[in-house]
Amino acid sequence: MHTGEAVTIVHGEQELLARTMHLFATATDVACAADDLATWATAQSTDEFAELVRDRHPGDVRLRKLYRSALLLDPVAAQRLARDRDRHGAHIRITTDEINETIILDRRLVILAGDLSGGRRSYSIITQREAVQGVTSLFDAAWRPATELAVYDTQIAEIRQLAPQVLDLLSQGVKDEAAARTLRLGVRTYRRRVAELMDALGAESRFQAGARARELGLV
Amino acid sequence: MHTGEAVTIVHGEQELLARTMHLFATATDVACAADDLATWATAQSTDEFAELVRDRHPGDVRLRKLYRSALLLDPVAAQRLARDRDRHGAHIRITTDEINETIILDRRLVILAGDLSGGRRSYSIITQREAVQGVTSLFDAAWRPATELAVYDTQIAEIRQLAPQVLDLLSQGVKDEAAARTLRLGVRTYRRRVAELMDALGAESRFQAGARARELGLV
DNA sequence: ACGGCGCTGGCAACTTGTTGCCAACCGCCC
DNA sequence: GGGCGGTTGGCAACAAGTTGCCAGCGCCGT
Repeated sequence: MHTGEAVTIVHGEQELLARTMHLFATATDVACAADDLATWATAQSTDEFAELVRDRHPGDVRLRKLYRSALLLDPVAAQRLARDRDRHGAHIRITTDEINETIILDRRLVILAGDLSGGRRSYSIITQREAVQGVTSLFDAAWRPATELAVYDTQIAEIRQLAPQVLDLLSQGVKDEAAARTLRLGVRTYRRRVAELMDALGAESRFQAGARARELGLV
Repeated sequence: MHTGEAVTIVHGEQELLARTMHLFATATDVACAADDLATWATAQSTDEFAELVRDRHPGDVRLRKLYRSALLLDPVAAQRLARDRDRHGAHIRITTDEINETIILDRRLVILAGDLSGGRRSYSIITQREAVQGVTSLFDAAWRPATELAVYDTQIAEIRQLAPQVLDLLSQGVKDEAAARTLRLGVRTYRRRVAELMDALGAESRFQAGARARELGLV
């Protein structure tokens, strides 16, 4: 057994960025997870940082970003992700679970977001090998079953506004007749909606549609 | 910014147990996650440990255990979980995702399983506040959407052996006619299976059944 | 106003799914 | 063998879902 100086705490994105920017500059394997774009990802657009990233060719670095599906409901955020993917060749996946903000560099260093204190979020920087491994394993477990952004995007964007309530009614097991009445639609039109929904989900039966919808976190 | 001696590594369950047993004895909030019962949970049945746990009254301690659904497919393991729940008043939930072996004590100390080296698994013990917080947040995120064992159990146990292939066929969007042929069943019988399945899932429509099945990780 | 375009919803024909009924069948125990 | 409980699967009646067709309506732009 041994003990090492392995965890460093920084407060606020500014400090985090200042301390780790040089690491991002050389890292060849970056993995990160977040519920939203509110924090370090925003700071990422700092001029210096942007410059730094711009200098790197896609292919130099393996970028994996894992976001929560709810994020996609915001068109601006969604566009931002797509841009990230196109400009930096980032692999972006979407999960339906909540996830703590996490960054892993080259499987050798972990940054975990802590809580807010005095308006600034604290971050733990971990370099201890076994701990990094543990966190990496947690990340991989979340990454593997997550859906590719491109897939998720095309499937969802249309659907969510196409059939917001239809999904609810279906998942409540309401019969078409009653569902149509609820939505003040003709049965024909309601069923048209269901058909469009199934089409968008690539489902051939309602059972399949249900499974897919749940899979995508729509219900 | 400050740096602390925050991570301790131990090798093998024996050492882990020796080092942390006293902590389990006094902890009032224990959270753990695992894919299987193969490791520390087995060691848990050590005589000393059993003795130690037996002395504590349920209610003294909040025990949360998160396991992977695949575990339930093994009847022995399933029974073990149920016993754990009944004897120690543990809250047990099931998730469909893989999850790294993790133990959190009183939200103040984290044990993360590392990899195997020389036949012994290594464990990182973390006490650093922010890091523990980060891991706790990850755990909570996994815990929240997970299903209560009791619920999961009654729903699943029967189903899995009731309708293993039926689920597959349904989720492939195969029509009853074809599905029945595939299983060399009469259409009537196949539909009987589907009905039983839906009943077990508490679903009133196939859409609902699909969503539930996906929710429970059955498809 | 007029025509085009898109969405709506009634109708109808058809498919698929849901259920009760019952005869046939199988394994088992007496 | 004969009775018994459980499963099977054909039949049928009915409910639910799927689709094409088409008339009606509102919203443009000309």
